[in-house]
Amino acid sequence: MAKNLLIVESPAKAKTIEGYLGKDFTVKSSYGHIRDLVKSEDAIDTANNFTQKYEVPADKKQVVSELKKLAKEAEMVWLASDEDREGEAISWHLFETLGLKDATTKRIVFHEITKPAILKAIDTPRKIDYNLVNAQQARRVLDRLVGFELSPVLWKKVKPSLSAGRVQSVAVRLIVDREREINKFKSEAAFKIVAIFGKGKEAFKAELAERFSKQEDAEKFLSDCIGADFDIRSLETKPAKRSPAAPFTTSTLQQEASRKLGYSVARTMQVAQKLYESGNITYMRTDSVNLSETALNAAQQEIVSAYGEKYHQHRKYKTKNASAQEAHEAIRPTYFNNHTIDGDSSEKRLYELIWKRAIASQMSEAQFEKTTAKISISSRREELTANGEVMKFDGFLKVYLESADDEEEDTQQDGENAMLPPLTKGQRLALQEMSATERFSRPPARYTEASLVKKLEELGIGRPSTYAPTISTIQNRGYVVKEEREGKIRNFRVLTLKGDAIVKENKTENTGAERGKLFPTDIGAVVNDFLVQYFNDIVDFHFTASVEKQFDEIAQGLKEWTAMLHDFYNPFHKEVQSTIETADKATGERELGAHPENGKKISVRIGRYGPFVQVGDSATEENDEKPLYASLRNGQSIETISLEEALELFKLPKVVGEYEGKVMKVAIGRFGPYISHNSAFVSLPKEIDPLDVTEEQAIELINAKRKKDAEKLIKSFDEDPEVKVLNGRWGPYIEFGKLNVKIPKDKDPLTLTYQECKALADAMPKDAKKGRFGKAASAKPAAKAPAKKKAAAKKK
DNA sequence: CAGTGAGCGAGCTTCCGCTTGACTT
Repeated sequence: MAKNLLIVESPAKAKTIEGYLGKDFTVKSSYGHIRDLVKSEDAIDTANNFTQKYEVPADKKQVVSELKKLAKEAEMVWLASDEDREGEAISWHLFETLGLKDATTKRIVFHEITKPAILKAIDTPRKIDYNLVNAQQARRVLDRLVGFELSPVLWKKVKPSLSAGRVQSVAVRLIVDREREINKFKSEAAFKIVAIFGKGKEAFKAELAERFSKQEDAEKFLSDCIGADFDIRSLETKPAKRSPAAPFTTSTLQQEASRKLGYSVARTMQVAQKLYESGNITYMRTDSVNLSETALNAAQQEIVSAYGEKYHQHRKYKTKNASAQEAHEAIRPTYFNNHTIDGDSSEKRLYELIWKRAIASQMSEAQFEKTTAKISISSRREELTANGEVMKFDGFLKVYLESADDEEEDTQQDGENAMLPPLTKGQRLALQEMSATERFSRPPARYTEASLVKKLEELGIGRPSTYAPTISTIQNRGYVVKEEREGKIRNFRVLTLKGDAIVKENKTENTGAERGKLFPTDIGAVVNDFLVQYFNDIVDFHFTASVEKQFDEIAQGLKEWTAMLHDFYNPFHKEVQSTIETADKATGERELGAHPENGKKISVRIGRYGPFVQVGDSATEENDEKPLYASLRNGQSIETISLEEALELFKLPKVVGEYEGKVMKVAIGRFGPYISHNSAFVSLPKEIDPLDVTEEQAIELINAKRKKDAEKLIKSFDEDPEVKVLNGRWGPYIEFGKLNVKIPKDKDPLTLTYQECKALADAMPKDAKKGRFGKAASAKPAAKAPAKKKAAAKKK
């Protein structure tokens, strides 16, 4: 029996540490927090100094009972959770829940998982820091109060099941605000002048700093340049250097993996978790850019042996982030001499990124020589500028170049870093070609998942462990969608001077196309506006920073945590109550104008089933004429839809003809345009406009769909036509009414009987919840089903 | 999933931060 029990948060960490400590120590993991506030309303007694009710959640019961048993047998228990607010609270919860004794409990901390760091920690134990614990309790209680008082206000005033919180509501606000900036943005056009001098390999580009907003000015400039002399007026060469970026934190890893590998933040974290569990990288949820001494030495050794002494440069990075808690190291390879690892291709690629970034962070800077040539024009006062760059020493660029968000692509294109041929002052240049191209100013960029994380981190909102889940939450609630949207064709003008002639051309480009960007939905915008109107303090971008400051004061023992909560809660709770009493229901209603034919009012708002258009006033006692309704399509929004677009929606659904004695209708559903016929549905291909579908086309599509379905069919049954055995993308499955049932490997789909199918369908768990963080025992499954049946019965 | 847009009104939903497995139409 080991004399010592040491408890850390992560099982992978426990395994490593056990190896360092030998037989006297058993090292176990708590798997994060082991207790949480109870789910019910009475979790916090606000009238009684915010007394909390905690419970061990079902999925933690086993961990807790095992730890309890081991703690009882051990002579000394070492609480080694992370050294930050949450970690201190975990230690305290362990102390309370496991029934530990002061005399036989020690609290230790370390920032890196290396043998010397652990041994040093064991030599310098301390007690649980209750100030830090109180700061965590204040954080936990505040988040619960905000979330569980604000969300019900939304259920009453907007729609059931919505949510609000200190972190998610600000994330949504950022996206809503950005979308409105983009909608408001007025693009300005101006002509940009680019000249090409010299021939072949000696050719280079020069630009005019000024731009012309009028075409005639640009044209005048070009015509002035006909036959003009171009001389190098000045030539300046300056050394320049570039330094490597710090090694990865969670947020920078998410950003680079998104830009360079195209991973979503959730994917990045899944892959990183695997790399961590296989022992290839250090912990992946961190806000620290710090590397341990051991790591610095290992990196040095690797750089020197692979690239030479010249490439190594010892560097210490400091976090710029005030909210960072730095309980861990930066994300780095565990062994720098492993340039690649075993694993699937996504693991290999992410590992390579991490390895390069960490290695580069300890390498010397890259050195350049930047040349700027100013070129005079004999017929004009302006001058052209040519920039060239020559790399003198590659330094860290040998392994890694950080990428940038593509916000200002206009300024960095056109050979900004190209090489210049050898030039001398006073040299006369031969103009090859000069062009004036119409360019447009660009609206601010929409957020990607990763750039939203970056922004949240800058604002100090959220933590490394919550960035990915927060992004999922705001999408799951329907506040935000990640989408691809088509751009618009835009015309632009190009004037080209070649020889003595100016050629004018009209060209087109596609602009505004987006891939994988975050768009607010109407419900997201309405919820946001409601919160901004009634709870501006909470969704203020600085709210978290201001409460964090107070948590810090609590942690330093300068402030009493319940006093802080009183100061926050009393006014907040009053706001909640008065909002419930006085606020109107929020629907985002907007009047678009009058119907051009009958003058009826046309308005848009969100309803139970999403955004829709209404023509005519709602029915009242005097007015019994019913209004007409139509749902908005994907990508349309009540904020931006025009009167014309709204009227278009009433052209569908439309009867396009008859087939086999039943009508065929074209309509638009959640997944796009479709034809319905005899309770069967066929999606319309993209290239067919739903308004122009002919009877013949519709019949053709229906028959094509039937043929395809027949090919998928393996067998059907006389007992019940609703039950079929089909061939799907992932192999054969049974379609049992609306339920899809996977066929076990030991059964042959060809010989399945109806009874076997029924048995398989019955064996499916009805309450199976999807999702990574789904809780199994969250609701009584029986409660939901009858409620839905009732609603359905109601309709008839 | 699929054209609706009232309301008899039960009982439900919801936060942020720590951690992993089991699961995938």
